[in-house]
Amino acid sequence: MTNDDIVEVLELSAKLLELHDENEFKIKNMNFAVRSLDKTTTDLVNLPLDQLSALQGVGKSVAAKIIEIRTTGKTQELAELLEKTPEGVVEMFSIKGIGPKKIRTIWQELNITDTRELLLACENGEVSKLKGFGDKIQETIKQSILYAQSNSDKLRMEKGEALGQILYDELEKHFSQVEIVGDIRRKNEVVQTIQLMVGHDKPWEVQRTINALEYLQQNEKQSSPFAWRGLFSEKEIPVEILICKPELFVNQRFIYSANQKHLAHKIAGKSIYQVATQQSFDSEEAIYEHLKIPYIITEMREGTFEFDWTSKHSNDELVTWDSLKGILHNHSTYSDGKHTLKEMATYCRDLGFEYLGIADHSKTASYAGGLSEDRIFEQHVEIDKLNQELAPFKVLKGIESDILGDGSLDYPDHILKSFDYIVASVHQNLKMTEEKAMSRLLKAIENPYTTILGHPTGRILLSRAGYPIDHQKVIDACAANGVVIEINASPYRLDLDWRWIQYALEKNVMLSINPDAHEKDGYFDMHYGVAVARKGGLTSNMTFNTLTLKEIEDYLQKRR
DNA sequence: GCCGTTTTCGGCCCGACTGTTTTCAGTCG
Repeated sequence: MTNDDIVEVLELSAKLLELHDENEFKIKNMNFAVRSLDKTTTDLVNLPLDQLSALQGVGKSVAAKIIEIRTTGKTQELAELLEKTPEGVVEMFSIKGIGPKKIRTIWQELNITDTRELLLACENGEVSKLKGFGDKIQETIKQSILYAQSNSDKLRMEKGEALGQILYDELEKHFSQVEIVGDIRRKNEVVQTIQLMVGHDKPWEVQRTINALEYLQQNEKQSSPFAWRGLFSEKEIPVEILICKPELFVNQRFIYSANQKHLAHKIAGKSIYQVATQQSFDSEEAIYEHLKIPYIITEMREGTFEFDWTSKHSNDELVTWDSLKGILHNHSTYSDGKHTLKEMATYCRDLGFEYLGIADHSKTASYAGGLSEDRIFEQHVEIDKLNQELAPFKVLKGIESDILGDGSLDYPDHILKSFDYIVASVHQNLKMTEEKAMSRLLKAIENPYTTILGHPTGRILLSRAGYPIDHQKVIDACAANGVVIEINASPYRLDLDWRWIQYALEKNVMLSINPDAHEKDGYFDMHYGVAVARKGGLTSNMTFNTLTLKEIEDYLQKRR
């Protein structure tokens, strides 16, 4: 049980209360409590009742609910709410563009209780006739359901890795040759199928072991003696466990780790696949040696730019966690972060980095506690003090400035001037045509105060496609204006997409692997950023935050 | 339901935008 688990229960309760038209101030307060608890660093799991009710927005009732959640995992109230709400209606909370009130209307007026029926009603035009609805909302609902349907059996990489690891740990107890392969091993930002490879002489023994796992559900039709296929029961995520003879393990692991296009690539008239199936190898290195081409790291085996890349670069040039010298784009309690500036800074220093770039939200992002001009001044005073205390470690003064509707940044020039660096990001009005999005981005990129373009498309993997942009033109503009592009390392974003890294490098645009950390542990998201950066062939020398403190200060000084 | 008093009740509340209305409710980040 964690704080997040507790907050999740309360959040769902608040939504359901609103769906059932309970007292609006009770709901508002629940939501206020949820926001406040979501941000707190106090350990809710062990706090006694009296201290719980002293927390912001928490009184007797919410405190009692927290205790209830700690002991039973839920609350009586939530159980009752769920009892009187069809499962499919609860699912509708994940549809973008409608909230509890509109869901209530759909449920009560049209008697619709799941997203499948809702999609049909959109197609029949029934939804647009409801009061408060119209053609546009109907279309938004339809698109959101279709988007969710097309992604319902996929996982973001961090979830995929976690599930893959569960299976790996289990299989490893019984068999000596086990490896995660497929999307997960190639560090794809989205995992379609969780794939593992087991080398063993008796495939039926492997199958028996797998079938004993209660959280897996076999699809017998799709399975064969050498391939167990099925689902992770609860999430309906496809799982494939391949079984081969021990002597073929290296070859098979290689084949199932690479994209088909990589295997289809021909060298001296023979495809890589042909070579990998014709003779047995004792290592993946040996396969590439046999092909007489440089070794290609697993992540890159997509069949796109990797053959070209290895002819020009060596794998040691690729960015690694250890080559990173600082962490840019981070939030503190000044805006919506969980930890104080000092906590963020000392933790960054303790991890061995030379600098921390703080970049709290700007004033337009009021929902996230965006900084007024006075608060900026206060923060700068604190940073100056910290920098005396923590030297030679340094906190860089930054801001994540909203790119406003017209493409301008969120403060007047004399304020923008007071920062060491500026991350410019779009946060509101994400529904735009490509034309509108481009004019906003290009204007922000041309702003002389912009140092880094933050999460260029605003996508949230598997949940929101992001506004449409012309990547080439954005990268060209960054090249022309000396703007660095962020690879937002949050596994929810991974934006800039790794597929555009090579084009950025071609144009001499540096990329920054930024965690967008809202708490100390958020720094570790840079592992995901490094993974996709390597996949895209990003070299250390083109990674902005591999610059030493001295180098980055010189760079920022020159740009002023 | 919580808070904070002008202390046991009355007022809570981010602000922009969108799509619906024809002045504003609902949603979002």
